[in-house]
Amino acid sequence: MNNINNEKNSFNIDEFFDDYLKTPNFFKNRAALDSAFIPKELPHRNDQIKAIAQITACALKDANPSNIFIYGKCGTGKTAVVKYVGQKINQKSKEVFGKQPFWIYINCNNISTTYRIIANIHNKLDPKNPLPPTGVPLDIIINKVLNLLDDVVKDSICFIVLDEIDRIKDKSSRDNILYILSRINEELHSARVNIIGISNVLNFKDDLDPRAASSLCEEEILFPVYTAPELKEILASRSKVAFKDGVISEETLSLCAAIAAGENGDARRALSILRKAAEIAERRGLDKITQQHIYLARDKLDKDKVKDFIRNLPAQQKALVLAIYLLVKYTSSRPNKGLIYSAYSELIQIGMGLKPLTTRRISDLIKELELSGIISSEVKSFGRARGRTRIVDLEISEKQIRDAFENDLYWSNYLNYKPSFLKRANINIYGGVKYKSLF
DNA sequence: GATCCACAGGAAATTAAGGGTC
DNA sequence: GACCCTTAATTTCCTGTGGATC
Repeated sequence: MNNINNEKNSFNIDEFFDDYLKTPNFFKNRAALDSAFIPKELPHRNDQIKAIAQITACALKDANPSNIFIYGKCGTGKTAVVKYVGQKINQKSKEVFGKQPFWIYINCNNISTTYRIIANIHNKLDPKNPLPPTGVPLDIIINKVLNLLDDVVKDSICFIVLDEIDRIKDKSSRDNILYILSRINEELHSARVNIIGISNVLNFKDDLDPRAASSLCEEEILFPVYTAPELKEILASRSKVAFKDGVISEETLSLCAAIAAGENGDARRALSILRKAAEIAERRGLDKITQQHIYLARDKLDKDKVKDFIRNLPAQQKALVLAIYLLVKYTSSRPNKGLIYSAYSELIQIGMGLKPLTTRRISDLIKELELSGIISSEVKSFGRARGRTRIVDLEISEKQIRDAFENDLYWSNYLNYKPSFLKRANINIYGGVKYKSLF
């Protein structure tokens, strides 16, 4: 009997696909909602397109353009505009001269050390002979790249776009790579190199070595955040390409734009919400995207993001998140770093039998959690008796944390664990009469 | 005003792992 | 196989700091 029931309840993939094919298809071009899609029009970026075009145009006359530093918050169209102008320059150059400039696009979020950036340039110029991820002295690969540029790029220009340049690991690597690239033209015989740096951090330039800053920032272009009406126009323009007529109303687009504008004016976020809303409507077999789908999409994106983030953390960081959760749960207060470290140490030793990381490292991990939006924190001083410490607050609900740890092999058993020191007297989280350091 | 706590956080060093060269 | 190179993660060392308390 059970077998029959199981059989009835089991998922029939063939039926599912048949049913799916019967649902209305309201997409014309699904890829148009992807953040990597480069549309034919980029609304509200005329000034920036004009500025980059004016600077890079001299490449068409065999001159070397100034290096460009582009900055602005996430989702303000920086990468899209650079790629758009790149496409146009290539078209024009091919039309007139029958050849086109080289474009090497590197995302420093993934490729974030001096060696890796130079090796990546090498591999784009000579994909048949890729360099290994480590092991070759830097000066050797720089010489290889110089030879390749003169051989492959020859009498043309090579634009090297360093996207998310602020994500290069440390200050010395940032200064080093910019110094090497800015001097590269002095070593080249026929080819020329132009650098376009893109940063999400507005004051990135302030952290650079003055020599690196002056060579990178010969021209600077700011990308302001989009307003709600601007976001709406962007969404409308993409919707025309992505959807068939009548799939989405003006009001629904306005809501989606208003949500993204209210958060941080991020066009990428607005497109993600729209894409997710479209997927929800599609799975329900509907032929229209409604405002309810936009709200559902926003909530689902937020929940999934947090859950995936915590689930994919390494064991040490999971123990840290759990330590903060347990302290908040059992004290209803904002724990300080000292207590967090004590709870974390106890968990990592009891739960996994591992040696705890040092307090210095935990300070960095707390900051990383803060950057991801899981927690917020502030440094507060409590005077001579209780010193200066970082106070931490959870930015997500306790339920979201429980959900994320639910199926965790190790940590699901510790969701109700009370750190032993909380059972002792005279331990106050902060602002209490007595404070006692625990490590 | 000086003192002191409990760190914060920068910089350099260390360790382990992966890879190349001779 | 010895040696050299790189990366990433972490540790060690150090100076600086806010503000209640002395």
